[in-house]
Amino acid sequence: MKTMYRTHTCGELNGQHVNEKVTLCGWIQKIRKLGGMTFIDLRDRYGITQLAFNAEQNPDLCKQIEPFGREWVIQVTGIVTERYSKNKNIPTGDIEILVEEIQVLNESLTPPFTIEDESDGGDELRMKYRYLDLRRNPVKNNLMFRHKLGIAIRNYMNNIGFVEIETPFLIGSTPEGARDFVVPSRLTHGEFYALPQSPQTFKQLLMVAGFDRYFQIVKCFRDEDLRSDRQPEFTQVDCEMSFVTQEDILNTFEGLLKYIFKEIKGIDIEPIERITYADAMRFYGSDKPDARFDMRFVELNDVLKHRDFKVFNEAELVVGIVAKGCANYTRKQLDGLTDFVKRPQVGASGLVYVLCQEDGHFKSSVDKFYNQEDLRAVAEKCGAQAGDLILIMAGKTEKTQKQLCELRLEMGNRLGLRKAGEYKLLWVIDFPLLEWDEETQRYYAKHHPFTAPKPEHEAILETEPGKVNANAYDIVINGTEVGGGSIRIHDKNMQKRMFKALGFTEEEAQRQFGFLMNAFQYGAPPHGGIAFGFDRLCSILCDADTIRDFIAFPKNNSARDVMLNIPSPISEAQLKELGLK
RNA sequence: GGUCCGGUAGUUCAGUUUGGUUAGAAUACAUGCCUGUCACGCAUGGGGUCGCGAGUUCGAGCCUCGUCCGGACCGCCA
Repeated sequence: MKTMYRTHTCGELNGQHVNEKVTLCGWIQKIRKLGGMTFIDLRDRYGITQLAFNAEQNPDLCKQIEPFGREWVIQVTGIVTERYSKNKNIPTGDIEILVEEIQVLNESLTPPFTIEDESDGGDELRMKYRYLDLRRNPVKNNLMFRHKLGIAIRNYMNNIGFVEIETPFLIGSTPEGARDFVVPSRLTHGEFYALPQSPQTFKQLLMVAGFDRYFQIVKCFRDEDLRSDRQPEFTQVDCEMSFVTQEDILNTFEGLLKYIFKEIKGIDIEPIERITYADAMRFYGSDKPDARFDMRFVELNDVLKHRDFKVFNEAELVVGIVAKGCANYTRKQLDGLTDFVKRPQVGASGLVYVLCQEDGHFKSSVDKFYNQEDLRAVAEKCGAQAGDLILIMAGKTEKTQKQLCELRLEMGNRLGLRKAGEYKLLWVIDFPLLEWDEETQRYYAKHHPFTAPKPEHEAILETEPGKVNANAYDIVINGTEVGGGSIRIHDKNMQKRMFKALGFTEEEAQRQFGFLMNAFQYGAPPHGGIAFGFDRLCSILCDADTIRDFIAFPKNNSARDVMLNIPSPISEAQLKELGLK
């Protein structure tokens, strides 16, 4: 009858424990047989401790460990001994266990890849055996990091009076926003639940209920295609407050971010700069600019549209960026940049360059159309100096901004301006309330349909919907949107007007969101909030380029779990029971 | 829905440019030697449906077409 499995973990023994009798449990990381001596590295989540076996002193034990292999689970009892030759690389490197007794708790097959920091396993294989992958330090540390971040957030939010409240996962489907995951109802055939894309309406109802500071670290679900930073189920830090202005919210969560960076990374971040959506688009061509480097857009319509160059003359926008010190780019490099913007993913038809040469002359790909004076005017407007390279694109405003944004980021990469370990946070504010969609010929909510128009724009909601701005904001870190929120509508009539602007009939609005508008009739306080992408926050804080590394059991590119091999069919009986057959 | 890249030993990859004898390396695994290793070392050995299917050819890992799987991206993600 076993009374105790272990007295210590594999990460805690050191010189102070010498001569103590200890019992350890763990996995065999590595066996090194040197003839008379055998060493086993025993691993658990806390570290590695070396076990030593001497054939002369203890031949029976050495015989017993003969068949042992990697990843077997064993329990050993022995004496902590100072090492003959110490290992400075690990915390337990001063000691080893002189084993007296050993017991196999479980054998293991040879794992399909090495359980080491630099594993030989590929992504797919590691996902298929994720439980083995999770034994590796890098992945384990990522999950530990996630845990730490979660604790930090909960501590901070608790300290400033936020209450964590759970909201349901089985809710109703709504047409707005992302595609819903749906769950068939067994009790009412032909009817469905949906999994929440976010707890949006529930947190608003909690405001009506008087929980004026709510938060929740919560799973959300969206049935859309995946990316390295997008999973069908992901985690949000969802927050909402009552009786607050946008200013209150930005300040409150700037405090949270400041705390996180200090607590988790030991970094004191600068006060977070703010930029309007309009300026973000104008200067960076993106609503989530990487502000670690400047390289702002300069509009060049007025200095480049007076000559005979059709491409510019017919363009809605002619816009350039300055790449400092790149005037020495070779023809090959310039062609490389042109190829970059011509890739289907960027989709530009071309790229114009102006080299500001050291001797004061300008050389461009449009010398046929523009003289030195013209090009000097361009350089002046861009603030380019001798030695700089100006890159210019032209076309429809939105498309061109997007394309130049891609080029700007690419140049940032090439010039090493997007440094890992450097963090630039940015509030993007004053988002438009609505966005026109050509395909369906209607307005969509840019943020979501519960976002309030700016009070000064309320009057033109019906007449000029496209010009209405909202007190909506995103928090952007190094070019990644890690959170967003808004001041919400808390008035039934305003909410009705909003649904109307989105093309809902009154019946549709009532059927889908009647519960919310009803609630607004019972003293809904003014409120607003924000939600952070928890997985993204983890990956950004660790300079990782994928959120998968921070999720214990993520889905692959096709939304499959290759370990469980799901999604998978269900039985005829189940289908029948759910009324799907 | 689209574009691009990849699929060869348990694993990570080379080999495909220019089709040609028995498809290699590293690592992992097994066996032997080795008393201070900690990326131990040395020696030996086993291990291959070259993703799958069709086609071209005297001959296909290599060329063509299709298909499946994986990855990155565009569309999509209020």
